[in-house]
Amino acid sequence: MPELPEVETTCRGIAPAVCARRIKSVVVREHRLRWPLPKTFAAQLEGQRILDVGRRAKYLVLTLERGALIVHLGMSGSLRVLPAETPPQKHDHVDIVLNLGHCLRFNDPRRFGSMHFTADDPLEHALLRKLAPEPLGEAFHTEYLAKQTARRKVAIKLLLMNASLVVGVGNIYASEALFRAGVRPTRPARKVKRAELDKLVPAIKTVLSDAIRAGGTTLRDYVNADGAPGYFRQKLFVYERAGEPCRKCKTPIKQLTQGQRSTYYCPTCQV
DNA sequence: ATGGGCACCTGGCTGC
DNA sequence: TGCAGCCAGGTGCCCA
Repeated sequence: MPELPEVETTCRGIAPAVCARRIKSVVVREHRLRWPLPKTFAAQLEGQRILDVGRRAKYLVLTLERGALIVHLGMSGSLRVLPAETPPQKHDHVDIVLNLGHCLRFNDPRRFGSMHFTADDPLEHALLRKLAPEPLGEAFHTEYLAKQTARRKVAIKLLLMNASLVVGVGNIYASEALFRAGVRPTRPARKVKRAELDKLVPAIKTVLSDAIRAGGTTLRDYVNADGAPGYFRQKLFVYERAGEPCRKCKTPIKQLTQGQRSTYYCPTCQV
């Protein structure tokens, strides 16, 4: 999926077209998402005004007059703003039809994404309640990460991708942040020294911020609210660059598997 | 509590 | 041309 920068880009992209608009109707063409949409889904949204759009971790949260709509884009999902009469394409599973002729359309080939209506505070929803601090927030600092890594044997890359410790860092940006910090992804978390964590925390923050500025990373499916791809891919140092020369030292980038996911690193720059 | 592995899905690519 | 096998921005859940 979309990792944090792609979700943030989507959030900013849909906000102008969606905020203060009223939901005229909801069209569900495919209810079998990661969690099946209940029969009541459309009726719970219809007629409500959208007050605000925000992001928590990789979840988009649309605040409504009564309750909220929570959206996760999974691995291959996207949300686009389109003229309401645009004919649906393959995998266009849900339309949120708005007044003034716009439609917020959810497309997700792999259907790992999900949508949820909640009548209560969305941050208290079961999926959001236990999430760790935002990596771009003030609560994510060296002291915090040091506390989380202490006594943990898991590889540092897997720890960074654990949403109960820090949210929003997925497979691309975990590899990229570790490269920028000069830390091998396979190092047991507890062996990563304080001085290295001092580099890693800002590395995570800057790689995510830079990616947001570039509109995210498009590898395959991801498009923003206007249907355009993200341009951060050309700024990646290691991700999907196995065998290619390191952009700093020319050593061929290596690839390995951790937790059934591909990891990329430079064997010279990362110790 | 921690760690490891699987599951959910479709589509694109590779190699026989 | 066809088909099997493998891989892909995530993450909840089950088991040791």
